[in-house]
Amino acid sequence: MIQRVNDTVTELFVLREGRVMSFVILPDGSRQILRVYFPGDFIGSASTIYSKAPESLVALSDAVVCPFDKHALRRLLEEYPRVAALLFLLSNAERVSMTDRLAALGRTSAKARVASFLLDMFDRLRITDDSITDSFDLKLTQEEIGDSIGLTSVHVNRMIRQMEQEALISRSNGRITLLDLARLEEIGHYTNRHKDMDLDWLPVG
Amino acid sequence: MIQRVNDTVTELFVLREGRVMSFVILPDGSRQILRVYFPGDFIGSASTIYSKAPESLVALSDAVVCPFDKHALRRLLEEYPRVAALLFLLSNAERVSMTDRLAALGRTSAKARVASFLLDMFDRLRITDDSITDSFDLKLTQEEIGDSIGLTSVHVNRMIRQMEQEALISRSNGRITLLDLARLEEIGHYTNRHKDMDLDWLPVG
DNA sequence: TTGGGGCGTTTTGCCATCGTAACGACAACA
DNA sequence: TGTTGTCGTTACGATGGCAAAACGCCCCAA
Repeated sequence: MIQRVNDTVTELFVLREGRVMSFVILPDGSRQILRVYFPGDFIGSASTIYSKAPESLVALSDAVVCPFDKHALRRLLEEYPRVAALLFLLSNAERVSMTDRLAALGRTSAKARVASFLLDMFDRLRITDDSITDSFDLKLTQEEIGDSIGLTSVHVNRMIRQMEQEALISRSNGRITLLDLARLEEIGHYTNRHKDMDLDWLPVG
Repeated sequence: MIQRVNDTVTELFVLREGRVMSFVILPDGSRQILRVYFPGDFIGSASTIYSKAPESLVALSDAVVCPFDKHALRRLLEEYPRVAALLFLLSNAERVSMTDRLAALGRTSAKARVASFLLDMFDRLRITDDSITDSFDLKLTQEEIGDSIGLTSVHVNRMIRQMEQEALISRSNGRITLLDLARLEEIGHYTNRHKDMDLDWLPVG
């Protein structure tokens, strides 16, 4: 557990190794996972505006994070405009990815959500891990998947087994292989946001 | 219509008057409204990273927007670190507000979503309009509300009438009055994110 | 003044999707 | 051997979607 809701926060993190997730717990005990973070991700920008954390952070596995003080941001922004711009972009990229999931939760079926979730995890992992071609180790329980996309673990299981039967994916001891990317993208109404970014206008240095 | 999905974008906007919404249309024709913007809001930051717009923008009423070129951001960030920091924060604030809605769509009932949606609109409108005490003019159709929180207009109607019967809200010609804020907040699991921001660490000037 | 037409709201009946609860199988671990 | 956690599976039922129609209201034209 890295951070709890309502903790006073003075630090942000960069994730070096492992996996971390951010989430909230609702009064009835149910959990909504807001985002799963992979190595290289910048964590906790939500707390830049609030002195009390609006979301909790826990490591999903052994993880290494580099904390740095929130007040150090100030000097960073003052002295390195390019870094400031990059942080701004990163935050916007996360915002867009969040709107995709919002649309998924609001307007698509359980199957579409599972498909797009798997594709998104797949594409994000591939950014930093070239060894991934079509199969990957999600390291999430079906309950965690459900809490990410607004389903129960039971229904996630239904969908996964169904997609396995239809030869869209296959599994062996926790490892998932995406067998038919084209159909998965169609089912999940998925668009890859992790390419085609436009960074030309950034300040240099 | 200010901007369409996949339009090439070179401009961002500040909303001066009126209301604007951002949304996406899914392949099956259904719509997910991503955010409703009010005067003073900064619009289109999603397109800072993408050369093609990931979302559409339309005015919900007559509106006045101030466009400025995306490339002007560069100079802004280089010369005014405080502005850069504020943009960064704004973006993070929007991100947090989006996570709240994500949790609502993923894990709460239709009634809770309507309640929290109304409260959020209420609190956001009050930031810039001091004349609002307990009633406000939403200027959204029930279908638009539904498309914001992942419900059909029919079901939004059911919930609104139910809440009216329970004396939680009342309506007269499009104007909504929140009669019992405390219970609405409880039903909607709502926390006001528009106060208690921590801006102390910002660069000056 | 009357009679459309359009838009948003209200209402209804039906039913699919998805949640709830519960239990068994299995593996990892103490 | 008990314990704990994850996955698999089922029966049942509620939430909320879908389709369709009527209603109220405003605007406009005849």
